[in-house]
Amino acid sequence: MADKVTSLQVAQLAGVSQSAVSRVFTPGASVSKKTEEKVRKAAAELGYRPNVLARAMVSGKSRIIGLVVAYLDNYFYPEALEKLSNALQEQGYHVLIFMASRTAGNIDTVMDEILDYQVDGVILASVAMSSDIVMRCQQAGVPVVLFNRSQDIEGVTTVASDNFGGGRKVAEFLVQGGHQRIAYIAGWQGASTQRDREAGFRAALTEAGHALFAHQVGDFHTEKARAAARRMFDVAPDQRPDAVFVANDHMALAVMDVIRFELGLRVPEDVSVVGYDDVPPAGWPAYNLTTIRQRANLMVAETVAALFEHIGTPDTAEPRKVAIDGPLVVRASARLPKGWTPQRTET
Amino acid sequence: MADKVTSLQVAQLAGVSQSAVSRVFTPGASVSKKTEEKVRKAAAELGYRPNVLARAMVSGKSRIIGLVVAYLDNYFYPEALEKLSNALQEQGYHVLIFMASRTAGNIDTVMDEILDYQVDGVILASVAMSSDIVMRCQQAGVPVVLFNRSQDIEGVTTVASDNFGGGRKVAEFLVQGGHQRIAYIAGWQGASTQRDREAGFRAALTEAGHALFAHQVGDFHTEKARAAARRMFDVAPDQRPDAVFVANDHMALAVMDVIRFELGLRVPEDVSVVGYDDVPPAGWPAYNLTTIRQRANLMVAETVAALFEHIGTPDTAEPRKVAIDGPLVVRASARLPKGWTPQRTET
DNA sequence: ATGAAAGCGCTAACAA
DNA sequence: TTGTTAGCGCTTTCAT
Repeated sequence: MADKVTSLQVAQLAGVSQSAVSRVFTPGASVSKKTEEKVRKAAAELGYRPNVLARAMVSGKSRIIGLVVAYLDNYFYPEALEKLSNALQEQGYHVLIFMASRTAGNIDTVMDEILDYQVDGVILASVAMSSDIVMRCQQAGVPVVLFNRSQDIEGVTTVASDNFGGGRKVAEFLVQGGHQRIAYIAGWQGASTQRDREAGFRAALTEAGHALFAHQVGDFHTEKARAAARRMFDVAPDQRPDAVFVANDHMALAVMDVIRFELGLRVPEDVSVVGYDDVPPAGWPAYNLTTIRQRANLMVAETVAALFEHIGTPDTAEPRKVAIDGPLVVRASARLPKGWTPQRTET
Repeated sequence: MADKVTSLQVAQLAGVSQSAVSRVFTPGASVSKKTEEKVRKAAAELGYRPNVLARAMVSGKSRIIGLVVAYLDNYFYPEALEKLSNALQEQGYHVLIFMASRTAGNIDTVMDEILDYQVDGVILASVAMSSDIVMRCQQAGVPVVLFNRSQDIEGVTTVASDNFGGGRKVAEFLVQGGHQRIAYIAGWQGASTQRDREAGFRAALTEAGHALFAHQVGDFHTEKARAAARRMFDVAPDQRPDAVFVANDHMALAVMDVIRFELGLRVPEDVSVVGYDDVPPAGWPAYNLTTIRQRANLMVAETVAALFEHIGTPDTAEPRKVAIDGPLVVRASARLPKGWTPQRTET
């Protein structure tokens, strides 16, 4: 258990000043070839590595990004988390994780804890947040980006897929597919993703001269989605929708389970199901769920770019609202319009 | 954008010394009721919160735990991560995440980065690690616990399920179920989980007078598991196993897909499939996978307890090997022995 | 119980 | 290019 090696020890071994050591490990500093060599040699010998915390204290930059995430059982998030973390790591930043799930109400506590770590930025991934959480960051001077959430709040950068457009696409697809009784199972009403998806869906339905045949709320929650599906489909055949758009895949898979295994209906012969996200299980042959893909790679890239922009130029960087277009991935869970063919799943 | 509030500012407003402020925010310190009140009032007014980084510098305790994780597409890990993070948060610790996946070879780099943050402890979650990674931590004086990995290395605490016992259970269940041609699809050979599961499985098979009928390697990887399944099952009926134990659910689900949807065989009528982990999709009715449950809650609790033990008493705490027993969750993907009935999935 | 003072390990002026 | 110096915000003796 070797003790911590400090820059001073390296300096002494190398026969230079402590600041010389610091400079060697500071990217844009001026050191002579000779000094650098001596220092690196001594550092290697001692196994020295700069203390990030000490560096953070004096420089004011911790190179830590706080990531607040709520649900890891919606499989869109593990994927996003992995990509976010990787992208940040590549830039020399690291992710301090805060689970807001169990913490339930005290998301405020979580924010305090985040800020205590002097994080350089915060990513709020689909957390139910009152705008004051964002304000807390802002008045603490910490850049924030909302991931997979949009428009809730002014003056903050958000990155999401084009939920309104996605909703539209689903409606158009279902209408073209010849469905007559089109229904919707909603996510949690407080989520902008939910609201936008529903709004786009309804708008396109109306434009096509269709009314929404049925509507239930699943709150982005598996069990609630099951219950919603039962209320919607465990009815007389002529009251039953022939197509349903479910606000995300996490719920859509559960809805398919109820439709097929509890109620014994066929998908898509009796009812077409379309989801949103394109999580990995949606592509599994046991589901083959037609869905709107959220392009996680792009969303992550935009999020990281925006965050660094705000970190780099805290005052000039304008908040922006990024909406990334996502394709409809046509699989077998919904009846196809004439001339359409199901796609292969690529990444 | 309010500037950072320091303890000094609070002290001045409260009319006390800076150390007094520090004491108020230090759990076991001695402060008079009166002083505490004044300080808390001033702190609240200014919105003061102690700087965790500064505290870490002087105290030597960062209250950060480094968590190295490789795969988030094996859905056992998001669950574990969430629970780990929550358990740590409850103790006032936080998780700095390091994805070892993309980083491929340079897991060593990752370790350096972790240690740079002066983490109080490290949890290695199922990472392919040469023992020198553990040694790196140990010689840096940082406690380590291996999560979901066992026995690889001496002198380090590991927490895993009883993989050997789990493998046994599966073999016994399959034998009792009357299967005659029992096969195994292995995970990555470097993983102790894989080796133990296979060893237990083979041991019980041998004891029951059975030989392993077929063996393929899937490396814990979806695509490789698919290929393994094809090699194993796309053969003449009399060459085909009537049961297969797959080293984890992540692969088992893919194997079921191949068996049912590519090859058109029935599960369990033509072939029984058993997995390991009991990830959420294993319980979905589209799969109903019989599997060994890894008790994530217990594993997490043991991991956190062991870690804190090592953090608290770095020298006296003995490394231990924890193996947590996991039940066989009997669902419908494997033929039942006489008198057995499938279970409901509970958590 | 409280204040003064000494650092934790480092970066960033400032001289030289 | 280099060394000297002054902190970053805090905890922790040590007196009082």
